[in-house]
Amino acid sequence: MTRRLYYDENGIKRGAWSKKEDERLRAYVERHGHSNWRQLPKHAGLSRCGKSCRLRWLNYLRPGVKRGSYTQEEDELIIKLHEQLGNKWSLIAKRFPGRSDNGIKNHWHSYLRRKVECTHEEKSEFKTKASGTCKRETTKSFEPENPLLSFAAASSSNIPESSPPLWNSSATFSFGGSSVASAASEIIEEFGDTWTPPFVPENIYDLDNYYSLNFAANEADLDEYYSSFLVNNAEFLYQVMQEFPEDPKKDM
DNA sequence: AATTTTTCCAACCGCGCGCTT
DNA sequence: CAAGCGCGCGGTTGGAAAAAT
Repeated sequence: MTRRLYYDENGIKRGAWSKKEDERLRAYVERHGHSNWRQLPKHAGLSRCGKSCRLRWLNYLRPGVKRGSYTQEEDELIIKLHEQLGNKWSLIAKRFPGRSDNGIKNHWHSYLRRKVECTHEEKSEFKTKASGTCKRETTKSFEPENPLLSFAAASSSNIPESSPPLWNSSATFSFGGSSVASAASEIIEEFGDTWTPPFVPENIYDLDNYYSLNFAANEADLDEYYSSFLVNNAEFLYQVMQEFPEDPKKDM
């Protein structure tokens, strides 16, 4: 699995590295270190650019570098760290001695990303939208027992166009100790106002329930999930909270 | 067995940051 | 302060190998 070898317009060698080049780079770095990547190829007698040498060293030649076959523990940790850090591959890689950021990034794009998407879909019994990436049943009937869910089912297809988006509304609701309107407007400002069909936890007043539905791994994840829930469901929440100003389970 | 499609990963590219001049 | 340089990072591509048809 290598790239075709060629020379660019400056006579710099591109493409797959030969064994001889590898040996030359390894010998030079082990002997002299790599304080200046730009000058290194010249001194090492390589027709490569510094960047290419650096990449080859970090991802392939560096002592102790691990490639291929990720364990399940590694997969799980990568997924968890990606949820917390996003695409900060260099930060994520720091938690895996021997793994390069490039390798982890590749593994994510080729395997883990889809795995995560499929897992979320499988576990979200309310999700009705089909995904092209998962070969599984994607449409499920949904018959809510909770009155809130009946409302959810009805309102998800019946939100009037004139209904003001929550983030434009002057109304505020206390929800989990914070103002939904202000939280939502902050979120919208950061992420945009893309409206997606409601994904409704069994009881919107019960964060623990929402938490478990979204498979948060630890307490630190809660805020992130809570925020994304608000983004995805802000308009729906606006209607629910008008209909049910108090938590219906409060006096139960 | 031949052909097509998918997977995987090495390598490239462009951008931004920090340091030096 | 601005310009230039070197490096690191994240996104993307190329193509061999493996799997599917």
